[in-house]
Amino acid sequence: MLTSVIKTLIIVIGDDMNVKDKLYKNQGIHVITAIFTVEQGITKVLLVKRKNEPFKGDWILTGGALHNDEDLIDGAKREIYEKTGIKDIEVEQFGVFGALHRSPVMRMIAIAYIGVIDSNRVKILRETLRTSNADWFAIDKVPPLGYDHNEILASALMELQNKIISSNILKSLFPGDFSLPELQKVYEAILDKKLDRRNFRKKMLSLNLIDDTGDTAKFEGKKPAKQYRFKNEIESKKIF
Amino acid sequence: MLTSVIKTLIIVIGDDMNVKDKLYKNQGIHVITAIFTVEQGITKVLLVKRKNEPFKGDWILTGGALHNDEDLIDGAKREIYEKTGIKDIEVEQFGVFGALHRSPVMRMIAIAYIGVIDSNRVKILRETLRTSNADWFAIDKVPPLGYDHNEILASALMELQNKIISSNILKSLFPGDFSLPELQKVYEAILDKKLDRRNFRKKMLSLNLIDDTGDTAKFEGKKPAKQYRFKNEIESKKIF
DNA sequence: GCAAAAGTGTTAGGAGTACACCCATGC
DNA sequence: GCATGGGTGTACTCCTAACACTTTTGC
Repeated sequence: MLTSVIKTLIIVIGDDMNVKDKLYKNQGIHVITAIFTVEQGITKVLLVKRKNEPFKGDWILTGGALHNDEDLIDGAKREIYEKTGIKDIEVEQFGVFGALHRSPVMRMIAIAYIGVIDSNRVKILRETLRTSNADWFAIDKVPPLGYDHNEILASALMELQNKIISSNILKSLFPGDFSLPELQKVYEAILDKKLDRRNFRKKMLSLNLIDDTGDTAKFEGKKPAKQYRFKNEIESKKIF
Repeated sequence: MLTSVIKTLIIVIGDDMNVKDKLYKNQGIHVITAIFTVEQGITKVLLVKRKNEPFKGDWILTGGALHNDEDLIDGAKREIYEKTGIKDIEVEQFGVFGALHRSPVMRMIAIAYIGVIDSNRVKILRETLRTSNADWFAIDKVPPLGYDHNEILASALMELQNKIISSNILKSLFPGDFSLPELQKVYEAILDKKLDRRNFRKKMLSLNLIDDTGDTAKFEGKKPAKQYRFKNEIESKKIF
């Protein structure tokens, strides 16, 4: 133990920052991701139950400590994989949380990410998640979370609203074919307001982001709806 | 030295993050601020010359290592004060830089801030800054900087353009009275494009952010210009 | 045939943009 | 009196928001 500590000290000597100064000691970095989905018009977030102290038994967002050999975003993805088994998820950074005592143990700064998962993957993942103590919570039914994760989640939700009107995060929610009413339902769930069907269609079609597949399929209504899919390369455009 | 190290280890035992695991050791947090001003239509950034290794002799943005007893934003302000003598500056966080080897010595994550200073304070500060090895650089004449600060600065400039069209950062640039042509010049410098005089005036007046002082004063032209000032409480509004 | 959701066009108001002439002052 | 920048109004375009009826299907 002590030899590794001494090695540490040797590595650090020479930096402008003096490791002996306790002003700087024992800082760490959390990478935290709020993973959202929309099912049946309900916006949901993925939470994990903590198995260890601190906050043992509490629900928290997915995340953990950054490793020294990985970039931030890779750390966020690794934590998601380790805690929930989810792979191949795209995440976008949206904030930093560094309040003095956000971790009761040592000084931790949290770099916060947003991810989204389409509802088909939600169904497939449901069993996997159950065994790893993870579950989806409707965003208006989230319990008090460990650490400052309620604060991070509130901020993530605001940011999700911003991102969905100006980025390609949507494509992650609809990797396959979809109808415009379906897409509109997701917008309405996330933005928490009703939109006009005609104006929504007009705007989506005018943005040149989606292709008509020629197919139709039933969604909620009785009349089959035209199917669309996102173009392969979509630019990030402001929608509302 | 060793006793302090042992104390550290004891403090950390019990966290979910095991300090003995070198995956997590020796992480630190930089707080970096890009401080801008506009003088005579030129956007400038404040740089400081490093006195120590690494990057000794290189120019960098103001900043340094976060202390354990301060919030992020306070750390950013403290670093500004220590490195340049500037007090009473408002800063806004805009990004995170965490590439693996951005510091050659140990794993450092940088939390990046933007600040602005009005040109009157620039004049007052000029001597102070000189003695502390700090100077203003026109943004198109910035030398290669230490660390990843060129990257941070490029990102800060983009963010400055976003902020100036949607936030009250302007008030920091014009704490006192100003004329609309003066204000317009600053916009044009930061956004790097010409604006129409009539439309600019129309928009600024319609936003209800500024008051007519009733005074006039000369700026660049021969005809005295009406003076305005920002209202005490201004909301963050989108301008362009 | 009727309930339920999908599809479609038009119009009015607001915001943005483009543009030209007169005004006050210094020299 | 003329050069320099400051101040003002109008018209066109585009985007947004509001709004109602017809179509397809399941039952």
